[in-house]
Amino acid sequence: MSSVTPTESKTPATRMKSEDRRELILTAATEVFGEFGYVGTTTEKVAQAAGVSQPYVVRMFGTKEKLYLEVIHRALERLLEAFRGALAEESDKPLDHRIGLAYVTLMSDRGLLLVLMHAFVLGSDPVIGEAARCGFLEVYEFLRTEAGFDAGQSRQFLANGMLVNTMIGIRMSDEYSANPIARELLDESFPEKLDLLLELGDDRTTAGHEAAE
Amino acid sequence: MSSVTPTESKTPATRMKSEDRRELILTAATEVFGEFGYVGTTTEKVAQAAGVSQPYVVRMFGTKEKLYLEVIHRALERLLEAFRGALAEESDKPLDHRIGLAYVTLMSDRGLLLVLMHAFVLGSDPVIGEAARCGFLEVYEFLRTEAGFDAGQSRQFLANGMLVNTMIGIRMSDEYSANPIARELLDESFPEKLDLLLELGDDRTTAGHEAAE
DNA sequence: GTCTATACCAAGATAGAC
DNA sequence: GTCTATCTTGGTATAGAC
Repeated sequence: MSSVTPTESKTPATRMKSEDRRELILTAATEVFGEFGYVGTTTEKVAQAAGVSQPYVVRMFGTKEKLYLEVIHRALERLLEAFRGALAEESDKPLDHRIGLAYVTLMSDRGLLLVLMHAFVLGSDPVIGEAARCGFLEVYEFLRTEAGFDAGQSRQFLANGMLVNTMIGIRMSDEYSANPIARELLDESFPEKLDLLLELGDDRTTAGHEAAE
Repeated sequence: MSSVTPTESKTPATRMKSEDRRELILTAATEVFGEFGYVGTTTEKVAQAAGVSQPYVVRMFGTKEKLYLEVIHRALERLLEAFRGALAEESDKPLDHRIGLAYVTLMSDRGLLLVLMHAFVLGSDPVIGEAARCGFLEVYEFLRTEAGFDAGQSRQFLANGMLVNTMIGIRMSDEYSANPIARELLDESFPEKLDLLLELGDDRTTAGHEAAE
């Protein structure tokens, strides 16, 4: 099964509080948007992943775009939350190492890192691009101000993050076992937590994409 | 006008050799795909940018997907070509610096870097993802083998590249003049050739994206 | 080699029932 | 709160004329 697993049949979803349902859909949407990108995601896919009907998704968030914005906002919130956690943490490890680890650990929150990455390449979109720039700068500011990194360190940190995102997005881990070159690159790119990446890949397939004939 | 500038009116394009027209369309497609991504690009947009009719684009390349694959392939070719140029170049600068500069210089080839970046996040697509992984690994192999970098240097180089791609994709340069934080990040991210990025941004707009009402 | 016309399908959004 | 049915748009691809 893909990371985007429809919650089974069409039987009406059991009635639940709007807030809970909302959270459920946002989680599902994060995964789906992370896999297919903004344009490549249909509200139908999100609905299936969340186990509700397509119109309900639209109804609840207004438009696909608004849904995406909420997803991005939420992802960013969690990202910074994780960073602040690493900052507060008692440890003898250097700070950049701790925050880096926190970042990589976010891989287990399916789609979270990827959904941001997708937003980052949509800079020319008037509304999504704007949100992406703001979000990115927010992270940069965190590194400079709260974490106390200098400009060079911050840049370096972000560069590593973008590489990590790319390795996840491109699903390089699929090549890990068969391709020694890929393995070397992966080993080099994930100081720790490579296991996390490899596990994640296990139940991913190409489901949801049109099958190549 | 956007980077994707329609070549004026609908008057039948002057008859030209298939090969030349092909190249023309590939150039246009690189720009458009770079801006909107694979799914976000319509064959119609490509056609307009190239100054031909939409069915002609499809006719010439078979499907949108095949066109995209050709675009990626071509972009990768040019990338490696540029790297090999830097490799051969006589200079007292260190090699990594030269190749890095060659990379950043590719920004002026509109869409080239971005079209690759878009492919990198589409890893779960059976055919595009496959091409993306291959391409990425090809670059890595170049660094390790031809350029003679070790694994760490190569990783570092790629990380920097992904940050550069992200800065371009997110159109961070739009913030350069107004936002000091963005300026600092940009100054830090582009050792040289920042001017190139800033120039590029000048004639970009959000044209082509649905206007926010 | 290039276009016009069009078939066909997918997807977002709306209306209204339960 | 959640669904079914449906309208509408827009996008790929095909047919066939010039």
